[in-house]
This record gives sequence, C-alpha cells and structure tokens, in this order.
Amino acid sequence: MTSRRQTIADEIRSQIVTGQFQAGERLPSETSLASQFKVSTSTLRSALALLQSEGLVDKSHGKGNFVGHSSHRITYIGGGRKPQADPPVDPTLRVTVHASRLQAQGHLIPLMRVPANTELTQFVCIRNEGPPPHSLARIYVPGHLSQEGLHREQPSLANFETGLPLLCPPPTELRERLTARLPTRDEVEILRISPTLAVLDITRVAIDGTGRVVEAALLVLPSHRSDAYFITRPAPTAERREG
Amino acid sequence: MTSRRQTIADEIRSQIVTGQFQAGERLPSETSLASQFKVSTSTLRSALALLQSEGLVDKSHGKGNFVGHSSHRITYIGGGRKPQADPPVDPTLRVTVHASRLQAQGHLIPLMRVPANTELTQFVCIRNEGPPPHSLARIYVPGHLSQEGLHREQPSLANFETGLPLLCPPPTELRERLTARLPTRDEVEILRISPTLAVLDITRVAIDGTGRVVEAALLVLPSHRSDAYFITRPAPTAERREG
DNA sequence: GAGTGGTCTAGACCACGAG
DNA sequence: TCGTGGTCTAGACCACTCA
Repeated sequence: MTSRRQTIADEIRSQIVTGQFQAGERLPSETSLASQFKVSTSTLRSALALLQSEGLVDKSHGKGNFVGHSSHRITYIGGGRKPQADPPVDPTLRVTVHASRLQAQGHLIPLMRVPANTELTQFVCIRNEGPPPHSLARIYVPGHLSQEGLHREQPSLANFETGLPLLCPPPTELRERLTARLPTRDEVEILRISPTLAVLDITRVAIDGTGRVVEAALLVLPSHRSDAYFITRPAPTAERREG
Repeated sequence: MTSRRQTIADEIRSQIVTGQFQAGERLPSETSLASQFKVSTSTLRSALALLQSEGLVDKSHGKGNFVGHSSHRITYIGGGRKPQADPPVDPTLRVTVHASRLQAQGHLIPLMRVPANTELTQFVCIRNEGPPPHSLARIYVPGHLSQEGLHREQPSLANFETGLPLLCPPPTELRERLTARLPTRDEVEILRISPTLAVLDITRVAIDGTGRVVEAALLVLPSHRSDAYFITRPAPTAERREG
C-alpha cells in the first residue's frame, strides 16, 4: 500500500518537472489543492513537505507555495577549501556577526579540548541572501588565540566563500561531522524555516600541529536548500598496487 | 510564543537526560502521554519526532517508543578513509548485495560522465546490524571496469569499514555531496524508517587520473542514527605564513 | 479585511508485534 | 486478540502578508 501523501507528492512533482507549473510560479492554495485531491489539508501539507525537502517547493507563510528555484541552493565546501569556480555572488549577501566572550561549559569542553571555564570567544554569524536567512554559524575560538588574532580574524570571518567562515591560519587538521536533525526553536526563528523540516548540522573542528583546537564551528543549514561538498585526493602515498 | 510540541519535547528530553527514563526503557504509550500532557496524539507524535531526530527516542511500530541507545549510530567516513580506531564490529552485521547490469539513463549519465545507454554495473547493498536495516547503497561502476575488476571488487565491497563499501583501487579524486531530504517510498520500506524523518543523502563519485568516473555511489542513511565524518589535513603547500 | 500557510484537536481506521 | 504506533479526516483557531 502506498500513502496518499506520496501519490499526491508524485503527482505535483511531475507537474513541476514537466513544466505545467513554472519555476517561481505560485501553486494553488493548500485548501484548493486539498479539495482537488480530495484529502484533508494535513495530508496535503505533508505531501508538500516532501517536495519542499527536495527543493522543488518553497513555502512562504501568508504568501503561498512556490515552485522552487533549484539554483538558490547553499553549498558548503568541506575540507577548508575555497570553491574553484567562483560562485555567483549574490549582491544581497549580508552577514551579521556578533562577537562575545564566554567560559567553556557543557559540550564546548570536549569540543574545544579545554578545561571547564576556559575563556572562549564566540562569534554568531547569520548569513542573509535575500529576505530569508540562509545559515547560522556559531564559532568558538580559544581566548588566548582571539587576543592575538582577533583583529586578523575579523576580515577572515567576513571572507565567506560560500557564506560560511573559514580560518585565517590554515590548521593542520580539520574534522567535520555532519548529521541531520530537526531544528531547535531558536533555529526555526532565526532561519525562518519550518520546524518539521530537517537542518544540516555541521560541526567543524580545526586542530593545529600541537593537537590544540584553534577553532570549533557549529553550522546549521536548512536542508531543503543546502548541499555540502567534499573533494579529496587520496594521498598517493606508497599505496600497494596490484600489478 | 513557543509551540506545544517544543515544550513537550523539552519536558520528555529532560526526563531522559536526567535518567528518569533509562536507556532502552519503553516510554508510556503515545495515547497515555498525550492525555498526560493534555494534547492530541498528533501533537504528541510531532514532539516525539523531534526527539527521534536527535537520536533520543527509537520508535517501533506495534511495540512502542524506546529511549534510544545513542551508541547505535552509524558513522560514515568520508574521504575514502578507513576509521583509525577499529569500530565495535557488530557480530550481527549482515550485508546483502545485489548486482545487476543496466544502461546509463537519466541522472546517471552526468553522474558517471558517460554517454546514454553506456553499460553499467549496479550493486544494491543493504546493510543490517540487528533487525532494522541501517543503510542503503546503490553503487555504479562502468561496464568496462566491472569486466576486469568485478571479481576483485566483490571482496572489496564486502570490506565495509562502516558498512559502506569502499573502492579497491584508490582513485585520484573523491567527490562527495551530502544533503538531507525526506525518504522516498522505497527507502521507507527498505530502511523501515518513518516517512516523516529525513535521511542523509550522500553521493560519492570516484575519479581516476584521466578524469573518468570509476565509481558512483548513492548512499542513504537514516539521519536520526547517522553521522558523516570528514578528516582532512590541508596540504602544507607553500602557504603564506605570517612571521 | 481577505487570503494565505501553521498549529492543534478529537477522533476514525489501518498496520504491526507479541502473546 | 489486544495494545501499540501510523495515516488520515474535518474541522477550529492563530499568524503572516498584502492590498
């Protein structure tokens, strides 16, 4: 048995990909779609949620549901790289950064590999590109580093290749962990996303040659418009090769 | 204003982390929790979905909701690496592989960088570790490669470091794209997951020295029990260093 | 104010798991 | 068979956007 949600999503999806609904066009209202498909609004909404998670539909409270521009995706580049092809820089790109001091607590202690109450500097970065915020980053730097590097770091933070901050001094090791989860209350508010739609949760830790953590970044991207890319070249170190 | 869902999720979450609900323990039924919190079952279920996405709750149709063992997470290691610390090998690990031949169609054509109708070999790998399947992988290899390498590949595919297949001959470049989306109908059935919970969608393309694609892997992991790790050492290539 | 999507209700009915 | 979670309904009411 296949669910109503899926068959409705399949139907609308095909109407989008075949061009019956043009990109950027507004879909009929949820109530009219619901009556058209002879389902309740809840069921219809769960079908739209599927399409939203695929980036095919953009929902907008009070305005309507729109056929998504698949080009509006955020790309996170892993491995500390810069994108080789320069991205289409959106002139409306705007990043707000709030810096503050705090002491290491809870999950920050193992993350930063520091004793409790160690001085840290926190940067909260919200990236806008058009009206809806696109990404949220919380970046932590040890206090002793930020004292010497704070001023140099500031321009580095502003240097968002893809809107997400990169380190100024390249560390010797980058560890990135990715997972998906539903957004927290705060993230729903800040990113203005649906609380039922997953976010990409990226934790990036930069380690220097002595094993110290020089930066930890907690990044949150709305999953329906985000991709993360990693390009690696496995070291050509004397790898046994069968002849 | 904060939603009922969030406050209920917060309440149950705190009862879990403070140990009022032990790991592995069954939670009260949804109907009883709903009446306890004075909400409808739908609202209570959406609160549980939050906790499920955090890995705190395992839902099981017909049995109940259980406090999750956070240790049961799947880890995908990016960059073609093997995990340094050997993972706790589960003796119940079981992988089913189905090989088949097909011709390049649709999205496989740009993915594999081949002309339409090129012969490909497809491996569909389903990994089990205990009753619920843990991951789904669809791996494509060009036909000309599989002819010379098919027999050697088979043991390589069985060599799952983390349950996910790796290439036998190391390619010169690995491209991995990660995103999160809701599962398809098939994925819901195969992985036995909730259709409302996101999956991690990983597309991995391996490229050889001549730019040819030697393997493409489409991996699907249930997000609530999966992490992807990437560890990179930014090349110490004559990077300008301030004195 | 009119129309939109977002949250929530109080059920009905179905599918699954275990005895 | 019984209790569980999963799907779906037909609304009510709230929040947002825009004229």
